[in-house]
Amino acid sequence: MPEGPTIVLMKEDLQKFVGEKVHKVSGSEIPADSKIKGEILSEIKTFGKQTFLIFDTIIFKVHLMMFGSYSLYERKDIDTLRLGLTFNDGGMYFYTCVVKVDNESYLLKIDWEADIMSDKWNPKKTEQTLKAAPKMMICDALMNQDIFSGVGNIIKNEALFRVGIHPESLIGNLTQQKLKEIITEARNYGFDFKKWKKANVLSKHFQIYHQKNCPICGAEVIKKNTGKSKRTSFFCKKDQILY
DNA sequence: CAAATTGTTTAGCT
DNA sequence: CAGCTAAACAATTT
Repeated sequence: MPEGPTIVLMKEDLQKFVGEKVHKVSGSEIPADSKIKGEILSEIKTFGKQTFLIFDTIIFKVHLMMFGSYSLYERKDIDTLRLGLTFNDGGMYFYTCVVKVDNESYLLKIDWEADIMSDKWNPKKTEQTLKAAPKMMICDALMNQDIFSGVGNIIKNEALFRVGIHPESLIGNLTQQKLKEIITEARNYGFDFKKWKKANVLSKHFQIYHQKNCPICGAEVIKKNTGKSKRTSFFCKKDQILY
């Protein structure tokens, strides 16, 4: 059940199998003609909410969507195993997710600078991208995986609360300063999310997402479907300004 | 326990 | 063709 930071944590978990040889494959998404057995997992990459498991002859792209999960070492008792890779000392198992086979050229097309969790994250470029879409609502921009790859509904809501901006604000109405703040806070919150998720205290730190009252003024938090994607936004009418 | 949901793609309309 | 909406998928939590 992931946003970008959860995927980064998952990658850190899976990392211990990099360099190891696959002994057994299972799951519904293994191509019949795959020669993956005996190959070495050479690298794991993530982009936003996607994870790439890179082998010599095949690259798996895993997306957990809303309800996907994974386990290490042991196969869980879930009947929607999509991909299971067993190594010498345990394995990795992905359930209820979307698994696709991709080739190298797909990886080459990815704009890694759009990933909020990546070292390659490019805030300057993101600012330019936003400025080019003045009629877009900021809530839609944040949920756009080509612009803020890895941001999900929690990060969107919490980051907007931190900068005091109403989710339905139009990008064209925001000052450059405000745009910069949003871009900075999307990544900042991503790393806080990761830290809190790892410590299992994420929901304790929600300030606005699924909250009843605004932590600043105490007013009732508004819950509304916003933007083209109609995803739920939580916000305070008083402390988040509509630009 | 019904309802909501940390996500995305696609079919099908206007 | 552009742009939008509804549907589809699925599992766990509130």
